[in-house]
Amino acid sequence: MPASKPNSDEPSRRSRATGRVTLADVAREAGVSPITVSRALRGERAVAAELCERVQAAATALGYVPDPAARALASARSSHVAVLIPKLSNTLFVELLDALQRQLMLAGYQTLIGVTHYDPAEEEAVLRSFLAHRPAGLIVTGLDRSPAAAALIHGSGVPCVHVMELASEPGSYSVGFSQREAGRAITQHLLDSGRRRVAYVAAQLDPRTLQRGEGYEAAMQQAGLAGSVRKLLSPEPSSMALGGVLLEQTLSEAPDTDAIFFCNDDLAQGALLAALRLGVAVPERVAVVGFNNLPGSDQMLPPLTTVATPRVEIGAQAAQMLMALMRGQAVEQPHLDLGFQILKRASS
Amino acid sequence: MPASKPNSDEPSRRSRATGRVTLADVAREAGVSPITVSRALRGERAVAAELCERVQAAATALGYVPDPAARALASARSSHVAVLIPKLSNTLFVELLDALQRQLMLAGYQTLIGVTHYDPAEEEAVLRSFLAHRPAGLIVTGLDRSPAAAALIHGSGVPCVHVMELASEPGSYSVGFSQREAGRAITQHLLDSGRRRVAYVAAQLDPRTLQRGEGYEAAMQQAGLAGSVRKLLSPEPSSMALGGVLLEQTLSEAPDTDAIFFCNDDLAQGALLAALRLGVAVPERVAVVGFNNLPGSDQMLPPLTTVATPRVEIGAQAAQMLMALMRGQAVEQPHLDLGFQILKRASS
DNA sequence: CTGAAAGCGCTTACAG
DNA sequence: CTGAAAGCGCTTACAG
Repeated sequence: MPASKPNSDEPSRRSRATGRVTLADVAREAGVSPITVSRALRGERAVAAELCERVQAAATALGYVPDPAARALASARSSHVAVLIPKLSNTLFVELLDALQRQLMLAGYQTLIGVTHYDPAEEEAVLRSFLAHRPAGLIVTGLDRSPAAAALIHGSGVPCVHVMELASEPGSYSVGFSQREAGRAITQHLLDSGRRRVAYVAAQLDPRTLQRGEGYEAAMQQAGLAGSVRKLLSPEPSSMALGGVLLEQTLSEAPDTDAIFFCNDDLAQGALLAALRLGVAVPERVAVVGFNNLPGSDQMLPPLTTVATPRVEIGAQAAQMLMALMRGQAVEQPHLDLGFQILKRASS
Repeated sequence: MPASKPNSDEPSRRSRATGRVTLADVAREAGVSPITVSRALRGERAVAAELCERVQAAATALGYVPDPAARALASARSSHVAVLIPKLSNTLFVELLDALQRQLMLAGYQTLIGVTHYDPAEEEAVLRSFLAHRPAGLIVTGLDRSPAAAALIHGSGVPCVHVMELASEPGSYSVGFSQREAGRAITQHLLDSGRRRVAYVAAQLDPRTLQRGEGYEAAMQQAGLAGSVRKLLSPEPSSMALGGVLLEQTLSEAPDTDAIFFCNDDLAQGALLAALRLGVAVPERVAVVGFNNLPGSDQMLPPLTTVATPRVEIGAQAAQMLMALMRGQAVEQPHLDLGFQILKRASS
């Protein structure tokens, strides 16, 4: 009985007690020191098995839930993982996010989502605000960003994994696939099926979209079709409606086009529907292929040939890699290529 | 000069300093006390204008960024707002989330996203984990939840706004529209255009989907068509592919069906594409309408008649309402009906 | 309008 | 393997 606490039922006048069950409460219940409780609950260092059990029992009995704020303040590291993606309107990123978040939440991390709208200044602002929360880890989309944003990341010392593209510098980490190679492969698929006047039609024009375009050009060049390279690049955001517009534009500017590679499935889906509306025969007059295998592509008329990209796997693996880094473990494969797959359907 | 700090350049051996610029640094720079800096920066209480400026200048000069963890620990309230949504695969919720997050971030709140997968147990678990973070506010989808989840929310004392549906109990807050009334209105639209054998086809079967079905039944009953009520309810998750399957099933079970009201646009889009594939004339043989006006519905063949739902406005208004509650302000309209709109297109 | 003191609930760094 | 002390960076509750 602590004699110094004459009446513990009566809160002191200056009390700011929150009514929470704290580590100290658990310690008292278990008859050990608070530090031991802290260690037992985190599984840190060796705590005698018997004590461990007593602590667990006490924590459960009291319904103890650790306070993340106190933990963050004391350890200078929060349980947050900040995730930066360009846009929520692209199903691709939503699926990536969903996979990331699922893994991270299981391991007790909270996901903080930052949407950059493909804007370097916005990315920088979001990054600055997130870093103030001292996240335990960081996931960012792609490799290209402003020098200031890159410096913020590097200077923070927060473990960071890049997704969707593959980096190569030592000391950096990435999980993705070669956008360029995927663009090359789907173009090659069109060439293999006899198409010659292949166009590349893209919107948004983010780095990955441009890399796919490079792959397209490489395939054309390798096939001796450098002269037939046709690119229609629109800076507007990608959408089904825009896909229809760009199909019409392509066919009016270059009526002999016999295949179109759209940089994203939403454009291709819109193009397929526009073709139906306009009476353009797909794939007879023009083959159409997309990228990403988004929901609905298999339902189109005809079903859309596309590149299946492993964003769910990317999310899961990136989460695993980041968790290893946050635990201070070494990552044997810092740049993880998860590949892609050509999904041949009836539109090509 | 504090004589008790003989050599402030040399960190003590027990130092845990993080290298951060702290309130105390700003206070020293501005020549005021830390409390004054705290108040000036938060705009709390009246701080002399001149001091305020000095503090601001010092903070800017030093690049001071408040530590959210310290703030949360001291004030027992974080800058997080937890948002609970059923699924990320429904574009509806992604758009809602985007709108919410945009507003909240502008006001300095961080959004914590919890996906419940329409599972009460999962909702409860997510809630429990989020509440440990002492969020400043809470946004939850719909009104139905387990008693335990409801008790968690209520017991936490955290301000909470319900979205997508309209509550009525005093002391609760909601922003949405009447799902039932919207279901009734779109059914009435079909009846008004001469359809009689109208079916309601739904998936997922969450509360809002069932409410739309009630509206459908009410309209049928009022038209004296209670005997013609046809409901096809699938517990599977909603998708375009399922929409095609359910269309076929409806037409094979009740070939004289002259209109179908799908509970969500993805189902209706899939049905429209299946109809095209099967040679079912829409709207001649069967009219098709959807719900939510999702991306792509205007691109269908024929374009899909649907109910436009104001999720972006709901997100924005819910954020505003929650921010008022978090500031302790009174909300004059605790249940905000944002309505809906019938979007008549060619599929009906 | 401003401040000195205490405290929020944890973990780190040392010591044994 | 365990613990007493200090401290993380703020804000609350008083007092003036």
